Amino acid sequence: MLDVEKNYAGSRRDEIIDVATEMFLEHGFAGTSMAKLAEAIGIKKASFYHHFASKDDLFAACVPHGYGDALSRVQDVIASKGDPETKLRQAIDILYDTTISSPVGRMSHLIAEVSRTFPGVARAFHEGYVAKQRDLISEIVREGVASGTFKQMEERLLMHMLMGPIVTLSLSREMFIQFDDLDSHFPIEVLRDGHKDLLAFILTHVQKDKVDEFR
Amino acid sequence: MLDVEKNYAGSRRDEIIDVATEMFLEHGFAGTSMAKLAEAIGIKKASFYHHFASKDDLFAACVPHGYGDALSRVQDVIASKGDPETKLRQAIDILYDTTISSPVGRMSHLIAEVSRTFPGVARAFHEGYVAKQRDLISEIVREGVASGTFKQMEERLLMHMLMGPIVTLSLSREMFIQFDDLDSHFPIEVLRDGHKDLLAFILTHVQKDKVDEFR
DNA sequence: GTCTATATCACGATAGAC
DNA sequence: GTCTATCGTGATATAGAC
Repeated sequence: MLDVEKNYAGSRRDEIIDVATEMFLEHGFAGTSMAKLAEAIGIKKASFYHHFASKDDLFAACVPHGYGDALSRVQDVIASKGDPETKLRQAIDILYDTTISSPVGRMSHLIAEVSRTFPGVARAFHEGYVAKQRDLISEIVREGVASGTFKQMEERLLMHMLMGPIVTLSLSREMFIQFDDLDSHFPIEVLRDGHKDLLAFILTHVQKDKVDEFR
Repeated sequence: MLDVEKNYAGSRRDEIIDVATEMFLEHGFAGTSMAKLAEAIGIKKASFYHHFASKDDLFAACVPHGYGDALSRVQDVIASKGDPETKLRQAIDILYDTTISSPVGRMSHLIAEVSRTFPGVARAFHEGYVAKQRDLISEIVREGVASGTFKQMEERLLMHMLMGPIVTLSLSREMFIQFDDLDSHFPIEVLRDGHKDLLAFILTHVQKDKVDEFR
């Protein structure tokens, strides 16, 4: 069962999306030419236009690639047994993994790159991924609030404190990928575990009006 | 003293940097052509090459544009009178402002865009801005630890929790700039103030070994 | 320092045979 | 579905007069 080459089962379209996603991440949208892309796949670039109408069209197809997996992994956590804090910690582990290591999370700066000339992609990304992931996290926290484990917290502030550090860590690692000491500047495990502990502490101990006391 | 047009005092180079920075932010690196840039400045594109050797060269000159101001504003806070928590809150206000509203903070996804083909820019950005801003924040927190106001906290985790939400907020606002309800999805003041309160709470109450209790 | 004019080239996309 | 061949465009950059 050791297939180094993926088996695309006759679906050249899927193969193109896989290869293109990698190349977009590696070289950016403008930096990925149809010629180099075709070469990487092993077809002539004219053949490509049989599968996609344009380069924009291809990019729009690459962005949702991986949504499903990233969302269903968090859904699995929700469906599992366990107390809310354990579920939240598991969800955060998944978010670190998908945001830093899988295409769907690493696409952020590409979407920002094309958002001005190609606004539909950003909207699709928000509706198809960002909003859904937010709803899943909120569900876990609501469960915790209902059971008395967590204090109430404004949804947008929760996402700000939860996704903020993760997305920035992913962006930083893309931006400074050339650093040979990248892992010592931006260590995934250390930051992830510290982040989890602090979030759990906040959610279990800080009440909205209690925070204001310390102003 | 009402000059709508800036006075560049004979320095066309500075004028080019100002206009180019705006255009890079608006249209991305690849999306900004020398022709359109020249047109916006009011010269022919050939004339541009008298001031910069290449487009890369120009971009490299645009990135540090604004470092000084963003850093010196935090330095002013450090030099001012006030308790560490007040200073930290003031510094965070400045970081929200500069990261979201000024070019130096909004450049992140552009630097990520060009980092593969143009690695020098990312390194310069890290040394010239990221590391220095980190040192300034650390100085404030160290002051607080010395005076007993703050608990000790690992520097990288501190920056993860402090800069992470801010940078992601800035990136999100760039990415979803087309949304007409952008401010209700990503409200600056609400998130900033909540973030400040939570960070202050963490720094004044959470001890490293105390966090571990809640695992 | 700015101009006109141009070199050179890579890009996205298309036409039409097989 | 893939190919060869090519179109048209717009890009960075240069040459050389003023």
